[in-house]
Order: sequence, then structure tokens, then C-alpha cells
Amino acid sequence: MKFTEAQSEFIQLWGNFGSQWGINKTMAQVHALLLTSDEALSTDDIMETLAISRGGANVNLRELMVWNLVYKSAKPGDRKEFFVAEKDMWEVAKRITRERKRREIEPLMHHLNRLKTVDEADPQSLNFVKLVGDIERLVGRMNKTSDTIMKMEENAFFGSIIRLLK
Amino acid sequence: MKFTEAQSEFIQLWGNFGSQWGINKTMAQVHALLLTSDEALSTDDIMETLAISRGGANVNLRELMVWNLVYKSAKPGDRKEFFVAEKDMWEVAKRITRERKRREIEPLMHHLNRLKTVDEADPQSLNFVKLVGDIERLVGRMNKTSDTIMKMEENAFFGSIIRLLK
DNA sequence: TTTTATTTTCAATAATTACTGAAAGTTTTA
DNA sequence: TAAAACTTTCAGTAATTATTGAAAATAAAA
Repeated sequence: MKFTEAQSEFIQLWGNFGSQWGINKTMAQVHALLLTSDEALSTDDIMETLAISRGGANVNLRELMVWNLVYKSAKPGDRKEFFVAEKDMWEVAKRITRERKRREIEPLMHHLNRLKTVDEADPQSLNFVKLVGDIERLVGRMNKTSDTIMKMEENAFFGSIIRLLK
Repeated sequence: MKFTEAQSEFIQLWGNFGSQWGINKTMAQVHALLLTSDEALSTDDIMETLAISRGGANVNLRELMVWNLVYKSAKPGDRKEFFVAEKDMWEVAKRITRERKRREIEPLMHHLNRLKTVDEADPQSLNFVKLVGDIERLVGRMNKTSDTIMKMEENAFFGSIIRLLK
């Protein structure tokens, strides 16, 4: 398979995969394009390669910067902005996890907590309060456990670096 | 807050939360309704409470059964089908994880593996192959990690049961 | 300051995704 | 076997979500 062919398959794949999770398909495709590019790309490069509008390219690039997955990169003598993706996939995973936690887990926990103020007199409330409590504990525990495992993985990562330096 | 009020807020919440991940909003709402119902519900109950059509109720109930989150439950003397949700949230988490792995991770890994057959002559392929390999390792590791989380949580769960028995 | 290059915004539109409702299919009862 | 009760399907439609493209805003150069 030729590189360009493999690259465009990867862009498609990443776009479909992203849109199965709550991530905009085009945003995932821009990300995939930058991940597979050795050079920094301009908005025009991205518009051309992905056949999307200037507006779309701009909005998705800025969103990728909010997620900390893409940075601006100036080229001397060129007024245009160029963009590069963070290539360390471990960093990528950490940043996606962090952003999703912030956007989803935190508001969920907040809402669930509020729901526990349900009137306890209603007999149906008994199971309801238990359910909400179970979900809180489950989500909270998974959140903590994923932090623990991220740290474990990180230590394993740095551990192997340190061994290399010895 | 009254029970019915809290219940409908929960249904909304679960629906919105589900649709942020790739889960159909109505399916998540049907799930939420069944999770918060003490009694088994008929298709008509669900249509009425959520104000959805018979077709929608039917399709989403069957999808919930594919995910193993909802079961049919017969009522003696009634020809209608009634439905109940699995109430053990730990089981719910395991089944959702299992289904998403099957639908998303396995096909992704398969596609990524195929992309590694890219022509190595192209200088851009060097980074491409590294990227694909990194993603494979990362996804594979996260997959294992989620197994680890599940086992840790399961042990924590049984651990607390055992403590109760002592 | 004016011109030019570039980025950003957002109303209109397109694409996608989900839902309805009635007809067809199935199962049960009489 | 026929009628009744209930479930399933799916073409048409509605709702949601994403994209375009041109105008406005901003920044740099002349």
C-alpha cells in the first residue's frame, strides 16, 4: 500500500472512530491528518487535503487546540499560521481523558448529587436513592482507578527511560 | 423534590449523557426509565411516560436487550410483554464495556494492523508505521487496563462483602 | 493610514441521525 | 380456522448536528 493511500485510510478510520464517541468527525480527521504529517500544515493545506471549507478547518483546529492536541507553529517569513499535532500518543491519551473527565464526569456527578435530595417519603424513592448512590460510587471509583492506572503507566514509562540512561 | 420529578430529571440526564457517548438518546432514556421503575413496564407504559411512538419504543427496547441491559418479563394472565432493567450497576458497567469493546476496539485493532503494510520505501512511512504501532500498543494497553479496573473493582466489591460476613 | 493577508464568525444550508405511524407479521385465544 | 391481541418493520418525515462561504474582524506590511 502506498503512503498516501494508507494515510487517507487512517484519516477515514480515525474520523469514524471519533464520531462513535462524542467527537466531531471532521475534528478527528484534521487530527489524523496532522498526526500523519511530518511537516506543520497551514489552514489551506488542511482545506485542500480534506476538502473542507475554511470555516470548518478553522473551527476544528481551534477546538483541537482547546483539547491541547494541536499547537500553532510559526514559519519564519510566512504570515500564515501552521499547525502541528502532539505526536506522543501517551500524552494524547492523557489529554483526551482529562478533557472528557472535565466535560462529562464532573457535571454528571454534580447532577447526581442533586438528585439525592428526593423526597424520602415516597416508597419508590428508596430504590431511586440507592440507584443514584450506586452510580455515584461506580463512576467515582472508576474515575479514581483510572487516575491510579494513568500514574502506574506513567511510572512504567519513565522507569524505562531511566533504565535506558543508566 | 418529588419522586416523579427526580425520576424525570434522571431520565433526561441519562439521555443526554448517553448521547455524548455514541448511545442513542431515546435508548438511554428507556434504560433510565426501567432502572428507576420498581415494576416491570409494558411497551405502552414506556410510550406513554416518554411520549414516544410504538416503533421507537420497540426498537430501543430490543437494542437494550442486545446489550443485555434489559430483559423481558412475563406477567401471568397478561399477553403483553413486560420489561425490566438489570439493576446491579456493576453488571451494567461490565456489559456496556463488553459491548463497546466488541463493537469498537476489535474492528479498530484489525484496521490498524492492516495499515502497517504501508510501503516502507516512502520516507513518510517511517513515522506513519511508528504512529500506527504506538496507537495499537496504547489501545491494547488501555483495553487491558480496563480489564484491570474491572478486576480491581470486582475484588473491592467482593472484599467489602467478605468484610461484612466476618 | 491604507492596503493586503489572514483569521474568525455565523446565518443559511446540507447531511446525518432518529422517530413516527400505519401496514405487515406473529402469536394466542376462541 | 378466524379473529383478536400484540409486536415488528420501514418509508416518509422530523429533529439534530455539522458545514459552507462570504462578510466582519484582526493583524501585518507598505
